[in-house]
Amino acid sequence: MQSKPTTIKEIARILNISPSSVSRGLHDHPSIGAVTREKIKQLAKSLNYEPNNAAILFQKGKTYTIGVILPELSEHFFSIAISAIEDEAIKKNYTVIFAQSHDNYEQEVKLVEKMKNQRVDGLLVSISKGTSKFDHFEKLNSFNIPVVFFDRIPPFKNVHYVACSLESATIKAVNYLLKKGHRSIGMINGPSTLYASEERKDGYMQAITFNRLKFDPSLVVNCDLTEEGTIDAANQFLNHKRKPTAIVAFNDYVALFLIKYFKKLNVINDFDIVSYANLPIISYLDNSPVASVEQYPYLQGQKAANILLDLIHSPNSENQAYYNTIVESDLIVNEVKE
Amino acid sequence: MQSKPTTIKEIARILNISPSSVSRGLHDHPSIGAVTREKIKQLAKSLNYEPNNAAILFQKGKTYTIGVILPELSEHFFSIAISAIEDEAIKKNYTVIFAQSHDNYEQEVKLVEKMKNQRVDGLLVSISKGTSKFDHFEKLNSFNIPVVFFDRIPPFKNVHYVACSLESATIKAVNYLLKKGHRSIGMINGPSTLYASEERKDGYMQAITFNRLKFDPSLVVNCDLTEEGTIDAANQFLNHKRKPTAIVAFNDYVALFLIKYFKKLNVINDFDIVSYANLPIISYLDNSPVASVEQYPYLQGQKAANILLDLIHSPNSENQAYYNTIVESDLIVNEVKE
DNA sequence: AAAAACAGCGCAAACGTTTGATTAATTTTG
DNA sequence: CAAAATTAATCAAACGTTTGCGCTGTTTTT
Repeated sequence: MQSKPTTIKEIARILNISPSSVSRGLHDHPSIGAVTREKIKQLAKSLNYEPNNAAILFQKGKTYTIGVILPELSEHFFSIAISAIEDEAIKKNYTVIFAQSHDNYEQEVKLVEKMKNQRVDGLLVSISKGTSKFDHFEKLNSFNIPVVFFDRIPPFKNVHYVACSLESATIKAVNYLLKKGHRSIGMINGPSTLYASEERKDGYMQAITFNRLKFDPSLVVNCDLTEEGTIDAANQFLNHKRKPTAIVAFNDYVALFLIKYFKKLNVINDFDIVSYANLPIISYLDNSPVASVEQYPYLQGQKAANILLDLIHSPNSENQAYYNTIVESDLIVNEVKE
Repeated sequence: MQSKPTTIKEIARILNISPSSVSRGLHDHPSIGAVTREKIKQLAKSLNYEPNNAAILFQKGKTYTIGVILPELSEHFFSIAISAIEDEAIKKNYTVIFAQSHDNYEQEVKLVEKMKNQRVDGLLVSISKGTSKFDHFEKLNSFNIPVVFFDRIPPFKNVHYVACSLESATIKAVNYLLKKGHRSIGMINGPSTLYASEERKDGYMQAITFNRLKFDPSLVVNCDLTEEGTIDAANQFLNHKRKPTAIVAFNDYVALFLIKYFKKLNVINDFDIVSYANLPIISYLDNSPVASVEQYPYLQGQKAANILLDLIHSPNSENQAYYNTIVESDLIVNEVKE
């Protein structure tokens, strides 16, 4: 049933003209007369001609495709971000291909390789937790494939990136708690290897010292972000000599474990919790965090995509400055608990 | 800085052999001698040769790419499903490109067209809410691009699909409630135009009649799935002459609205709620549904992807049977509420 | 010693499209 | 009316890779 798809060549053969004329006719090139042009278009339509993208891409050396590499698509943050990326890409007639590193460095390296072989026109990357070397991205330069990092970015400035300032967000969060009267504030931070942990800690310290309070390092505990780890951290706070009355949780998952544990111990009302937004419905919880740091995944994805498309379209000047875009994150205060 | 990428031709030129030999050498073709082969491979490595995928794809007429069209990537169900799809695809060395229809029929038509022009090797589709015509998929036949529908499938059998049996799931759900002693069970169903609504209703009716109870149509109300719609539906139940003691909610979002409303009215404890799983953390709610219909998005994605890859690899026999795969959904009973 | 087999490689076409250069025919210009 | 300009189309190369076939020279078989 399915015969070979119609090609330009075939149209040319039937019309007894050259393939180049057909191509030009279909593209409204001025050097093709109106009558021929119409004949071409009509026949193309009636033969159900569809341009062979593979051929065009090959010919042009452009794929009109951007690659996205991220850790886990099933994480809400990333699913929103990539949703935004696709929305932007399609506006400019680009296609999105993606792959998940599953927070595995080796996999990430492979995927970068694969994306390069696919000759994507550009790459968006949110790096995996395990990534501390970045030379796998350097090859892309020689292939002239621009890279924009988003959210999970490398710890240096000479790359393009879009990210949230977790530091300033954390300052806002801690300030909010201080303003509410809390004087001992705990923080459940992530693994110390994570840049995001550093930012949170820095923000915490800044807010504390700015308010002329003394920074107590024992109130910032690292955590592996599992439920057990969270419980460990919680216990440290419960047994702390200056038991905190508020806790900044690394993210909503941690907050969730924390709330669950505190409810079990029936001490949930002794704490105000602030978290970083990952889960859309956490505010529906009965004892939801009093405030949440919104990281605007859609906006981040959008900006990253647009920067990448810019880079793709701009003639690659070597002396190009790097886009270092910070999306201000906001502290969203939940309605007063009844 | 970035020179043109190395090509086979160049390697051939440098080594003073033909491009075909280089190609064969790189592919370990037996007709190339060991010494030449090694020379080729060494030079290729030292010149950082990377095969130009665009050229290969074009040459082979295969893209090793599968397309995914779905309504909303930001919906948890779909993000899990596509995550599974990517996991399966990459195992077989396929790449995934995707696009969102945003539940818009026209957009879906465009995307199918685009995917076809991209010459994807196969297509996975979860149709948009607004889709009632399906001829936009027929063109794909003539391009020999197999399609597998998943989750949101067309209402006929002569296509490949993977879906959950919402009907049997609903039977399980209602049976569970009946077993718990409920005798008046309400159902907040979706718009009557949705196939999914039909299935739920059918399941409801079957369970009721199988248990020799009388089916009361007024206990199944249609709803536009918004918060207002949910409240309207809830009110109908609250004012019902046989006020239900349990409610089957169309999905977790509806359940969420319902719980919120019932809590506000302080009648939450008068109801057992059962829902269909969309939101991963709904079980963390204080008054979470007593049970949830799990639709296994990962499994669905996985199966759909594998079927598609099968179809891609199988020589397309015209008389091929259609894959109509049903993923049994299970009723997940939450732990007893404290 | 002639015939057959084989190893190792090159030739050239092919995939479908685009595009700069060229040609031929027509029209405009001085 | 010859020269210049315009119009409409063609030619051919190019993009990078793969692959069937053919060629040469060596080795094995009869």
